[in-house]
Amino acid sequence: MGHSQAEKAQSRERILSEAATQIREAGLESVSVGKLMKRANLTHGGFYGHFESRSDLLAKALERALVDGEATARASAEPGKRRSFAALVRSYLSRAHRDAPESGCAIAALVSDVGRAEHEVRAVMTPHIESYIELVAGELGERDESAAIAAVSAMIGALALSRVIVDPKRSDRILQAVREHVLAMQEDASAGA
Amino acid sequence: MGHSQAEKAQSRERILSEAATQIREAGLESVSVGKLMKRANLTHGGFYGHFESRSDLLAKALERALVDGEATARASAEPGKRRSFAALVRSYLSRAHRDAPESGCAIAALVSDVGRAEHEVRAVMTPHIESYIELVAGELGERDESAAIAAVSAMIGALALSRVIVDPKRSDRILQAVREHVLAMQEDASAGA
DNA sequence: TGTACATCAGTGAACGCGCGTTCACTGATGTAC
DNA sequence: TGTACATCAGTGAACGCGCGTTCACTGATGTAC
Repeated sequence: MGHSQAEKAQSRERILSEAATQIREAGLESVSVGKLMKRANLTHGGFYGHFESRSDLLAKALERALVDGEATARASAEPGKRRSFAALVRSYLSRAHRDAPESGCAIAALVSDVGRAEHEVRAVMTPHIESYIELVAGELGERDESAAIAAVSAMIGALALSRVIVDPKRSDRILQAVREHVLAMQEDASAGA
Repeated sequence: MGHSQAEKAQSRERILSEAATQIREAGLESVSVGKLMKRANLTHGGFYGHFESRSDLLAKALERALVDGEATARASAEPGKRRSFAALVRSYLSRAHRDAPESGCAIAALVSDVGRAEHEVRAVMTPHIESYIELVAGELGERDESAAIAAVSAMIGALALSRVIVDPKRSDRILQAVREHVLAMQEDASAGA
């Protein structure tokens, strides 16, 4: 067993990224210190050398999940390319994204959970919602923040709802309908106003 | 201590409605058999005379919360009156609703939780989402189900997001923006197509 | 209507279990000389 | 470069606690006669 400083950083990294995956897959409450450490190939006692407490870890894992989800989204939007907004919308509202919450958007995966969490946890997610709105506002015409807020609400709402609906066809339908709606909003924005 | 059959029905009712409130306030996982029974003025042992297991109760409490949330929504929409759709949207996307999840829409309160729950639990919520879409489709023009889906996604998404955002002004802004957006969709529907 | 008894709603002790956290320990790392 | 030692990452036993569930029991209810 190596115990170098570099290895400690790697351990922390493994714990954090395991937790970021886990909370998107099964919720904040699903994380137990023991199981998490096992998944990171460590024993539970070592946990407190990396984090103050379980709830400290949870806040940090949420931040990580949010950043990670954004990175995934931006990657599939093929940045730099034109039509990148359409690509982002299509990938956000895709079956692939719906079926892989553990690597996807942490906002959609955890909105209701975080909505009833303490202030500190909500404060972690808040700026990520705002920057999502800003990103979309940039595409829809910056003067109309309302439209961007509506588009972001619909996208996040649709993805979350599509994970509840049991009939796969109807679940697909939710994604498709909101895809169309949001892409039409962009066309409206480039055409009119 | 009375133990009549009528009182048993009342006990069950108290347990169920306490649980329905509790899950909207603090999530499905927050319900513990002991605390719940205490809140219903009973002791924990009696629980299994009413429900098969904690997870049986959870499914039934979710159904109750969904029905209860719909009743609250319909009540504030002043049914029968004209402009009732506008009233429903305004009350759904109000600060009062945002600040009282325990008596409000169970879909918004629990989407992400239910989205990762087992099939049985998702099957409880699914028809309530569908009937919400139908209700809105009726108002927006029945031929355009896509618009209804987009409106419902945006409303649920906005309410859930507004509970995360820490700055009250920005949280209000989310509600207001989507209120405007959805009401404009209705105007479009009555005017064109 | 009055008595005897079966039913059964609710009680509370007890169970085994997994949890978050603490802590004395081990042994590799990395520094001082 | 080589040795001696302090540091500290990670281990695993132990803690107290709350959990879901079971069960023998109690006593009011409600039925049979």
